[in-house]
Amino acid sequence: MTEHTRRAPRQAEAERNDRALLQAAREVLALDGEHASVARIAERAGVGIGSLYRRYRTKEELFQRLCEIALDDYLAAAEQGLADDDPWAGLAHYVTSSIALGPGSLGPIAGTIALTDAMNASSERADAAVAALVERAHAAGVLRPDVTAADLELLIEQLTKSPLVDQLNRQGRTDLAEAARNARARITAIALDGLRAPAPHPLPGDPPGYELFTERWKPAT
Amino acid sequence: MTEHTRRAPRQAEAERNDRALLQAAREVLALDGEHASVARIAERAGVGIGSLYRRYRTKEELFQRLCEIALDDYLAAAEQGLADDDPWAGLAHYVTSSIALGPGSLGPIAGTIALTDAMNASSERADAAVAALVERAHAAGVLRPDVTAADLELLIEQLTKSPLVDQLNRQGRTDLAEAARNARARITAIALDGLRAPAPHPLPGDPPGYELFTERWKPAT
DNA sequence: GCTATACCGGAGCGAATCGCTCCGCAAGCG
DNA sequence: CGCTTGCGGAGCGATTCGCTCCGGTATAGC
Repeated sequence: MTEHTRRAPRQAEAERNDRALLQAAREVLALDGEHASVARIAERAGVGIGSLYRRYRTKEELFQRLCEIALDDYLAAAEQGLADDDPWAGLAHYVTSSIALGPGSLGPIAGTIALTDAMNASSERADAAVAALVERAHAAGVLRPDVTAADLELLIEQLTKSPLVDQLNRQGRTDLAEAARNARARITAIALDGLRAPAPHPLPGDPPGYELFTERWKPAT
Repeated sequence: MTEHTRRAPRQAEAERNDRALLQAAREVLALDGEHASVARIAERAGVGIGSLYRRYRTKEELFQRLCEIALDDYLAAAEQGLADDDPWAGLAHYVTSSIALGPGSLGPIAGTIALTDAMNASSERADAAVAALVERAHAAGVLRPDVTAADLELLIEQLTKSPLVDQLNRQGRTDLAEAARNARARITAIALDGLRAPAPHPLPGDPPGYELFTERWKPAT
C-alpha cells in the first residue's frame, strides 16, 4: 500500500448526500416525531440506507449531529436578537425565529439520545443568551415583569410543534400548508402581545424552574 | 332453550370495565398519540384484551366512541361559557376548560378514523357555541376585533398538546407533572392576555378559514 | 351444594415495521 | 483496464401491532 493513496473519486457526491441526509432527517423528524425511521430519512434524501450508515454509525449518531445543528440555530437566533438595539424587537426576533425554525428536532428525541459535549456547550451558551435577552427587556420595561426566561422557552416550545401542521403534512395536503403557516403566525403574534408590559394581572402560580428543561434529557422509559 | 333465560351473572363487572376502558383509552391516547396500542389501553384499565374486544369490535370503534365523548366535553365547556353573563369570563372559561380537558384524544387520531353521525352532530353544535362566544365578546369589546373563532380554536389546539408534559409522562416523571401543569397555566394566561382588546397592532395575514378544521378529518395517508 | 352461563384474562397468530448488515455494482482515477 | 471508493437496497432477527380464541372463574337460579 502506497503512502499517499489515490484521491477520493466520488467525494463530492458523498458530501452532497450528507447534506441531503441532514435536511431529510430534520424534515422526517419534524413529521414523524420520535417514531421517525432511518429508512424514511434515507428515502426522502434520495439516498440508499447503506450510504446513511456509512456516514453515521447508528441512528443515534445521526440524531446527535442533528441536535447539535438545531441547538446552534437556536443559539444564533438568540444572539441575533441580542444584536438588535431595541430590547423588544430583539426578544420578538428570537421568539419568531425559533418558532420559524420549526420543531428543530429537539423535542421529539429529548431523552432518547445521549448528550454530546457540543450539545452541552451550545445549550449553555443559548441559555445565557436568552437570559440576557429577557433581562434586558425587563430592564427596559417592555416585557411583563413576572415572565421568566423559563416561561419564554416553554412558550416557544409550545408554539413550535403544531398538531395541525404535522397532520396536514402527514396527509400530504401541501395545498393547506401555507394557510397553516399563516394561522400559526397569527397565534404567535397573539402570544407575543400577551408578553408585553404592562400586564393586566400577574401570572398564576410560581415561576417554572429550569429543572423542567434539564431533567428531560435524562434516561428514557 | 327456555323463553326468558337467566339474568346476566356478571353484568356489573362488565360495566365497570367499560368505564375503566374509556378512561384508560383517553389517558393512553393523550400519552402515546396516534401510536396508542390496544394492549396498553387494556393494561392501564386493568382489563384483559379479550374484554376490550368483546365491548368494541375494533380499535376504530373504541376510538370513535372516545371521540364522541371528547366532543361532548368540548361542547359542554363552550355552553358553560355561554351561560356566564360576563362575555370575557365566559370566553376565558371555554379556553381554560378546553385546555384542561387535555388532548381530548381528538387531535392525535383525526383522519385515522371514520366519522360517526354523533361526532358530526356534536361538532356542529360546538362550532356554533364557540362562534356565539366569540361574537358576544366582540360585541362587548373585550376581545380584540381581528381574532376569529378559527384563530381561537387553533390557539386552543396549540396549547392543548404539550410536548413537555407528554415527554415527562413518558419518562414516568410524575414528580414533575405538577410543575409542568403550572407552567402551562402560566402560558395559557399569557395567551389569554394577548387576546384581550385593545390590541397593540392588528394580526398579520388573513384570518384562517375553517377548511383547516374540516379537511383534516378526510382520508388519511 | 351444583349446574348453567356470562364474562373474564392473556397466550399467541400473521402481518408489519424496526435498526442495521452485507454485498454486488457503478463511477471516477491512473 | 485495474483499482479504489462510495453507492443502493435485499434481507436479517427482533420487536410490536391489531386481533382471535379458548381455558378458566365468578355469579344467579335451583
